[in-house]
Amino acid sequence: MNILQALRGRFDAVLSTMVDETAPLLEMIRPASDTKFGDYQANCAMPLKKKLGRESREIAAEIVEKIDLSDMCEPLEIAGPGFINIKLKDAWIEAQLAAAVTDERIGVPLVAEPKKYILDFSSPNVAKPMHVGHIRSTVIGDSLANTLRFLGHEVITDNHLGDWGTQFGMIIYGFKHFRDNDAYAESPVAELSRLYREVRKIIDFVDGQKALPARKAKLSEMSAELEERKAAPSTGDKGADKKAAKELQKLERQANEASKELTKDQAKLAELAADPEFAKLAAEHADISSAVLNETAKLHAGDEENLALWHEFLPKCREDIQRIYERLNVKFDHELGESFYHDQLAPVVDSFIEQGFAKESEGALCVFLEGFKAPMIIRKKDGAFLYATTDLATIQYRMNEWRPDAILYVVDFRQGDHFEKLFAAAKKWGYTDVELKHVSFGTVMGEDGKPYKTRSGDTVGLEGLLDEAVSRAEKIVRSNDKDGLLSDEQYKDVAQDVGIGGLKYGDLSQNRETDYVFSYDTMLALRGNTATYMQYAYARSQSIFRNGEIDIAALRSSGAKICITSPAERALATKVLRLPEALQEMVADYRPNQLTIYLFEELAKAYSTFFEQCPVLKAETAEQKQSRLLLCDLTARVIQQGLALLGISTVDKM
RNA sequence: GCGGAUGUAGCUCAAUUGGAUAGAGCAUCGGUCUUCGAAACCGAGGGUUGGGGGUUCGAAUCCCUCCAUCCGCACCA
Repeated sequence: MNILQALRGRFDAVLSTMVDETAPLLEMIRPASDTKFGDYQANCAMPLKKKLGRESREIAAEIVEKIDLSDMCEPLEIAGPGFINIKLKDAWIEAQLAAAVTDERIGVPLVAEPKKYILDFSSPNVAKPMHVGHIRSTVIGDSLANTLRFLGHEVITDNHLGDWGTQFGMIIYGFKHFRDNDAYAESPVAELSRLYREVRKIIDFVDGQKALPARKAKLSEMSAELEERKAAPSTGDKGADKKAAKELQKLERQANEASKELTKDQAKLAELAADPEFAKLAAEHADISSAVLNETAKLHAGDEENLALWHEFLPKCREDIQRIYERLNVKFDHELGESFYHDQLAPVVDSFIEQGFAKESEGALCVFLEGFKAPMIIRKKDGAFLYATTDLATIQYRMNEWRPDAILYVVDFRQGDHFEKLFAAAKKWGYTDVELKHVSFGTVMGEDGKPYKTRSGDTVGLEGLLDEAVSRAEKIVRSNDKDGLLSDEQYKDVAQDVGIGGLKYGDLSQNRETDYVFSYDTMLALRGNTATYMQYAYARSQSIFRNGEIDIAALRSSGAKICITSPAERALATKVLRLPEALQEMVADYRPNQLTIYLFEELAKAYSTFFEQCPVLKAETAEQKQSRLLLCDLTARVIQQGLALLGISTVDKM
């Protein structure tokens, strides 16, 4: 049972006799901010003061007078300006616990009105190796899918793979010019990946060199302006002078930075140029950028050779990505990539033209949207389509095929503008009765506060990240096992769960909207809000059952009851029963960290206290022992279920 | 320049979306192992929630204004 929902229902019955709109007031019933106020609190009397023109304490008294909660709660108390404090009856809590013990869903009800969700997440480019930037989308999307499903919604997950873009033009170009046949036969994906990097390297070099003169000119322009400003006489106005000085400082900083960047890039280019082999290669492929675009265009136009290569490469690339998903234990219902929508793009554009939503501007076909300065371009002047076009086609397909109530896009916050336009365009196009939501997230930063990169400045590969997390986890697990609990092989398995779990939890416990600093040490820490800590709490419970030789499944069905005999037990019991609320909170704004907050801050903390204060196997009576065993079991099950929804496994020993 | 975000303890982050005394972890200091896993627990110090003004019973949260940082801004995704 969702206790908060139940309480709100009772309050609704009373409040609806006093005001018309009760929903916002019911929102103000929540878990108590401090246990000394009870278990829950209702803050709805204060805002009614103006509306009803009476003192808020008096209003609170009226609510308390009229409400019927005698079965669930102790008599309500009014505090301060009109807070209504709610304390559950121990007997009622015990009845809820008894129900949860024998319930597979540990008391989490299914939603009354299931909705159909499409979840669009992960969406890597299949032609390049997955990198650190894909963690968040993948992990957040997966946890939301799990949770929505568990609550009873219908969820369709769709990995919108980038399998049709310029990256394939690059691979095709590389394959045609630089391939090593033996290496390709040996390990095709590794060779394709090498080709991608090789082409990328040449493009960066060629483009970088081309851009140098302009950058130098810009820099000297900046220096000139700097000199000019420095020489500028005082205006006599103190405020204006101060402002000028500040602008000068800013300009100076910018110039310094630009100069530093330029020197750095120049050094890099010089280093490459110094390699005679590479220099020769670069000279031979001086027009590589346009050549790559040309290969891409040919692919899109149905060129036989390129299409054949694409068909050859694609399954191999997908297999490679699949390996990572297997390690992460993430599955998709569909993986309809960009290529899937290829032949739907022209009709989409035609539809926009026909309905008068799109018009040409500077050669490009644009959708002008109210409230946006720049239009959304759906066809380039060279006739090619863009990702905006694909995204529109995707919405159309999903609506026709699945008729969802909502489509969630778990994508980087930097694409916020794009999605706002996309959603506005979709609405204009007629898709008004679907919730389109950009579930955005911040950047993964390095310890230097800049986007996470390797020392040499490359993006960090996801696979290496997983390896590192697992190997560190193994070290930690080994060094902490003084009693030799585990065999060598078991260490390896546990390290997988702890390492991958730590990585996922580290991400999910962060508020998704802000950037966060990536640190192995923090996410694999034994203390604090980490997967390791939660997994440990679970393992500890299993250890008790082992030591006491308890058949916990039998005990669950034996009819034994949980009895509250101490404050620590009561505190833990009320937290255990809050799982449905925590899931509700998580899903309300698609924030997995709401669940981690509950698991750690509330449940695990209460469990620790209980563990310290209440002997289980050495309890005073047989009844108490059974009761506490069941409470441990219930807590462990909530932890296990909560972690499972986050995509994290538990282990019996660690 | 325009638009969007962010700014909370020394550090990394929370804060149930306007609620009671702003919380955790790390770090620092002090206490707890012959007793179910000390990988743990208990306690202490540490804050003008970037500055200033406003809205109200009540503000980290909403409004205004400065300051700082980050991101996006017409044919990449």
